[in-house]
Amino acid sequence: MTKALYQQIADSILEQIHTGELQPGARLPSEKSLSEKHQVGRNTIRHALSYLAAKGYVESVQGVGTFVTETHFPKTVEFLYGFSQEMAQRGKVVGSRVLEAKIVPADPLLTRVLRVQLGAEVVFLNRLRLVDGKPAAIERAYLPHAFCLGILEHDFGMESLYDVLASQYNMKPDHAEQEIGAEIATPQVAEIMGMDQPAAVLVIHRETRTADGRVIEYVESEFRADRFRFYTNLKASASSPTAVFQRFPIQSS
Amino acid sequence: MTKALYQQIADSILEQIHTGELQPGARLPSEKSLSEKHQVGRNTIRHALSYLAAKGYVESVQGVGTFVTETHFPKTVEFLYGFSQEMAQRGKVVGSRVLEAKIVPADPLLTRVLRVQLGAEVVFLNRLRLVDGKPAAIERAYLPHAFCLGILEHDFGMESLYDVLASQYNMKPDHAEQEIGAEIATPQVAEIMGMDQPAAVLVIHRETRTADGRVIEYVESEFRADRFRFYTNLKASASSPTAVFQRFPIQSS
DNA sequence: TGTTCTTACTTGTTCCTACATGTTCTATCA
DNA sequence: TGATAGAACATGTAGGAACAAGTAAGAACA
Repeated sequence: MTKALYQQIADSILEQIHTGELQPGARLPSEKSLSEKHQVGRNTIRHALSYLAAKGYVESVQGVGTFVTETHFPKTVEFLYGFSQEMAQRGKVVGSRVLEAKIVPADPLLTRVLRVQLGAEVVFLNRLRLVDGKPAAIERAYLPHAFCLGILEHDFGMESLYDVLASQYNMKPDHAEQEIGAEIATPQVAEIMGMDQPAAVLVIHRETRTADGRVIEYVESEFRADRFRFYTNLKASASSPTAVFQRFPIQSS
Repeated sequence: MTKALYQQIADSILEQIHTGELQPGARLPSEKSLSEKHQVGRNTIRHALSYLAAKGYVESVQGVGTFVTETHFPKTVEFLYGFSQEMAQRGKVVGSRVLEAKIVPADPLLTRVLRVQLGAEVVFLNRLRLVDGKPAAIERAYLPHAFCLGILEHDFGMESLYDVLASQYNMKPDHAEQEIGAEIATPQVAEIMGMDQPAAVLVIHRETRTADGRVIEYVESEFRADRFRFYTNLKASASSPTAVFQRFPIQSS
């Protein structure tokens, strides 16, 4: 089962972009010459280029040519597995180093978020996320222990938490609510991630749910803001007030 | 200058989705029957459907058909008018104070983003966004002057830029791409917003487009991170690699 | 009645053609 | 030498054809 031609061509162009053979801002050969080079129809080239354009790697200007984008403007809906997949797509190796893994009692915040009793056992998994071996984010995950007894016997430096939840505990993460903020990195965070202070971090809070709506995980994380951004598409408001992507003021701390 | 056929067909399908005539999960007519109905080639139908699929409104299953997405189950989509609407929904008064408004020549960044020539006239509108009279964000908007001659005669401390664009220039903002990052506030930003340093700000870059895809505005803004966060919903990845909400590394600055 | 096979239908891929629209370059003219 | 017009080139739109791959429904068989 061989890949479609347009996909093969898109992949090879993407390879050139990733190896630096095609620099940001560089102009790709014309559709006609790509068509001749690859011995395919112009349609197939256009299909490949449309694919790459949709992903934000290139953009075409009528009458001028097609160019590698200066900055990557990918499209936006985040997926729960998005971080690992995105990195893999870019040929980057994602890893984790477990900083701490233990059972802690639920404090009032965890009680509220995880819907457990005050003092109930909660799994605490503190990981440093690495991209190509370099610190990218710190992630602290809290899970109701009652749902996943024995989970800390797994090594989450080697295994994906979500994969284990799904395969060993029949708790497949389905959707989540996420909050994006920004903070000055604490000295501990700055040190772990090798950032000079003062440094800004993107702060993420996330409640992960199974398909039936049960909260199975609460996550707090800090991403290096000097290396990561979030991208999203916006649309003009329909009459529907069900905006799902919202901003609202929090209490000043 | 009339719209491309495929765009007209996409628009009419979108209209059906918005009016509820096509409900989430509903199956669209086959490509063949759409082709006959609209008296166009199948290619044109496919182009329209690809456009809608890329935007997430529909998805096609080979051999089965094309379906309206269970949309927006979570709409991880922000609305362009979201900030004002959200604040109003919470009974807060949103206002603007114009810090600066002038015509500037397009530099290489604006040239690229706004698709204008180097040195071309660009409207520069620098505003402080207020919530209940308190500074919330600083927003610098850039618009190709050729599209909106005379726009600076409006007082954007009193009027909405988007309303003016729509009503006076027939340029209705339709969708946008947005990037969310975090930075340490510059001394100027911190002072204007009354923040003690060092302070983190959420940094937004946005390209606003009309329905036909023309970029009409490029915006850079800083939001007080101590008062604002962004909320979004996430879902588990489908097999589709067209992830819409992605994070990726930028060059370290 | 349940299972399997066949057929009709549907989307996906690839190629070709023609024309439209936009940009850049070159030649000519003032 | 600078301005203008035309030619060449490049992407965008639209139509058509043929075949591949996948699904669902109906028919045939056990």
